[in-house]
Amino acid sequence: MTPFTPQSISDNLRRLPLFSGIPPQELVPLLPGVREFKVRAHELLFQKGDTLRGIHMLVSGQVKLFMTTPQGTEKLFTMVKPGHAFGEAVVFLDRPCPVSAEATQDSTFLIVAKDALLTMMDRNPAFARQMLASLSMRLHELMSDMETCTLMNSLQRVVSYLSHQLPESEDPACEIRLDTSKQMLASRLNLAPETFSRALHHLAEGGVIEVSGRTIRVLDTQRLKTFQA
Amino acid sequence: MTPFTPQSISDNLRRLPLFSGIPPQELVPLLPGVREFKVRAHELLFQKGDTLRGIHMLVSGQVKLFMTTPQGTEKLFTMVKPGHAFGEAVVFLDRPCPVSAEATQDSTFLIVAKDALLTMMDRNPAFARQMLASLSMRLHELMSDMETCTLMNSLQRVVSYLSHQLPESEDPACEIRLDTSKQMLASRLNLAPETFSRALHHLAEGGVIEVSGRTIRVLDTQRLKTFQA
DNA sequence: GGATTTTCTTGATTTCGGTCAAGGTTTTTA
DNA sequence: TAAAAACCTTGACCGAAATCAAGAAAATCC
Repeated sequence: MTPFTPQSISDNLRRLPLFSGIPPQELVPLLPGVREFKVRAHELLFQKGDTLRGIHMLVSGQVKLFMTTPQGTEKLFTMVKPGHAFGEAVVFLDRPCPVSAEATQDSTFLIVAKDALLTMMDRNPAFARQMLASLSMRLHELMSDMETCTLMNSLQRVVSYLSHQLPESEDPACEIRLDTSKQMLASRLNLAPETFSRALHHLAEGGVIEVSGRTIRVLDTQRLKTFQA
Repeated sequence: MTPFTPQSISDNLRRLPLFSGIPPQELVPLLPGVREFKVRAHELLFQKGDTLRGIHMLVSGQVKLFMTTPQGTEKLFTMVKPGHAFGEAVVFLDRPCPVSAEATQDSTFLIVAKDALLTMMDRNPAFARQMLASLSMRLHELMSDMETCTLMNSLQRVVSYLSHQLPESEDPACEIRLDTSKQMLASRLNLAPETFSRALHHLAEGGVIEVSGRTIRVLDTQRLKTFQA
């Protein structure tokens, strides 16, 4: 994990949704508290139990947040996409981190130091609101995941996941490109890889989707959403 | 659900953890945006899908947050205790509420209007931090629940729940008073009531606890935490 | 305080999804 | 581009927990 020259930092910061609403000159006092890092795929950013220096913002690449079970297997929580923050909740609570983070692709990310962040919030109420909104969003996503994992059976979970990946368009057919391996997706949906595979097979047999590698062609979005047994 | 005269509101507000760090005079501008309500047990405060006017703060009583499954059964998310807020995330996102709320006892709660809250945050950075911390806390609890529900089997879930209910003291033995019916607890732990009952029975047979109604006597906290099979 | 309803327990049975095993495919690496 | 590794699929089997059923205990209501 290698820190970087501060040159590009300002640019990267400005492009992140969390900071995009803030006038550039107001970001200046934040800069001394920001570090840029580059990591290779499979590098660990931090581990469950670590204390984080600040919030992390993914600029490019992909990072997975996961827990390790007592039996040594991994349970995936989230795939972080570029532009998104992670580790916010930890920073505001001064608690050890509940998850581990590992790059799944070569990635660039920023760490915004806790102090810098707090001063920024004090000076800039709009930014504080933005932080709140971001955390709230996270909370909603988690609720939704909780709902999926506890209220639905395996097939419904897969259908639910696919439905959420559909683009906004009204098109009855479209293509979804899975952004991770199927075993990771399975873990995220709290399924054994075998079960995930069988669910996709089942949907394909039902004529709702076509699977080829990581590309899933949805033939009828309406039927997908209401698919039973 | 009956709104109340503004007399007691100020007192109640001051007693809540979220506002306790704020000097009383700074709470004054907030007051016009606060309403007090009283509800009877079994009354519904709001439903999944509703838009909330502001954050809710429970002053006294007990409120459950739950979802209704497609099959018509209820899945309990949280039991809100006096002093705690709910509905924060919804307010900061302007989204329909993902859960329903129902009083399980006669209760008093406050609604702090969104606008009042935002102005308060703008004027008072310390309060903004407090909100952030509160939301972060919620996020951590949810993560922890997620962990319990997805990584543990039925017995471990019950053990985990009981362990979290233990008082801080070093006493090897102590008593836990369940704050809801066992079927609700089962729902919260994502178990069938029968399975929950059997888990308690199992622990009792193992000599770790004694159950009598809603009172659970833990005989050896250390053994409880490490209880297997 | 007895009747009625709700909640809890216990046993028998079923089922969904996990595990194990083996073969096929794709990707990585040298 | 061949070899190795990782990933995915499919079938057979198993097991944890849900469901079904029925009775016991507790709470609620006239």
